[in-house]
Amino acid sequence: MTDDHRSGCPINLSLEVFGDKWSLLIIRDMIFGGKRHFRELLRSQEGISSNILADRLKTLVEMGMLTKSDDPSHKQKAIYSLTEMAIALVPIMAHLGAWGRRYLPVTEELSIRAQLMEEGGPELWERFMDELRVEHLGAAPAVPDRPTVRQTLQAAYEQVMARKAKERELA
Amino acid sequence: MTDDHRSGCPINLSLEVFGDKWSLLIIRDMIFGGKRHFRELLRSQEGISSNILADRLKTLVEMGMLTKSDDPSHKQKAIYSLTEMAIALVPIMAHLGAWGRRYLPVTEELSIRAQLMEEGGPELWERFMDELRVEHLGAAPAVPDRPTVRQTLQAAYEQVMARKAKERELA
DNA sequence: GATACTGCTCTCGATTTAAAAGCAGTTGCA
DNA sequence: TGCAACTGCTTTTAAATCGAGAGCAGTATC
Repeated sequence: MTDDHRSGCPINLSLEVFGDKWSLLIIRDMIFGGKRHFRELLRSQEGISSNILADRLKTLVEMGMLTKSDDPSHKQKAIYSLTEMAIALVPIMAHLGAWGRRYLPVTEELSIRAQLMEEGGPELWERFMDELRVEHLGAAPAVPDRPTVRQTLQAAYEQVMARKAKERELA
Repeated sequence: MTDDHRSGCPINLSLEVFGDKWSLLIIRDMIFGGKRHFRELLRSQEGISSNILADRLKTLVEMGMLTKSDDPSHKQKAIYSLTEMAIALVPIMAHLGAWGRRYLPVTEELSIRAQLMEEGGPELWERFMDELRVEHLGAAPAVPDRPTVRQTLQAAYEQVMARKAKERELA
């Protein structure tokens, strides 16, 4: 853990934490994909390689973005959890997704989640963050009488995929 | 300009544009520091080296984040301008600053701007973006009867610096 | 006892980073 | 009319980092 930073500017320091091509994608997969294990994270859309994943997980733990613990069901399994610091990135993820959707060549199926996050606004983000606190920090669940935000996003994704498969079939 | 992306996910595509340690800092200096010229941008807090700056500027222009034009006052000067795509990052900058301020070892003088942006909220961000559109895109100025957002932020920064200098003097 | 799965680590070539010096002009001032 | 300072870079060289692929010791499953 080095303490020499390039500057004390908050944007610079943020970039020193996740200013690379992979760290935020790992966080993304944990938040939106519910992934907790090394082998799960290895199967990312973008094909991260194992040494890079191992290195980033180690760094993210050192930075306080993740914690690592043993899986009681399997002596060799490690479980990675988001800290509050990482959960607090949800609004930034939402903004980033909205920005990317507007200016970059996104695909429909991979941006439907971003669209729903954008439409849901800060209220939805807060609900999502609360669910993540339950899942990763052991917080007490609030009102469990409706599908979780992640389930809703995932269902929308699958719906787009199903529709696209059907369209391909008809063509 | 390559068209092969790792995936069509909006967050991934965003990272492909500014997922490195320097690009966002250049945008930051243009937005908050009002810098437009190569030599100005070279004098960043973090000490970017000239070859990296040249490379990033080139890439950012290719990506559509910046435009480059001649300075009529000096045949060798180039002026870099933000596009709407880059101006749209202002809310993300504000969130990033707020997040960094909360979780990372920022210095007071370099985070006062982030604090004011956070306190000002979306309304202030919009005003700032409008000012940037006037400055960089030649939009028509709106109501010019008060100091600009950048001036306000800069004044706050200088006030902190002055106070700190005085404290050092007394110590 | 065979098979698959666990979180990694190792090796090695390719790419990226960075500091420093240099460069062909342009401009302002004496 | 000279000269110093300034312009946006480029070049060079060494070091650090990245990344694909293979491999590994220890589970768990059947």
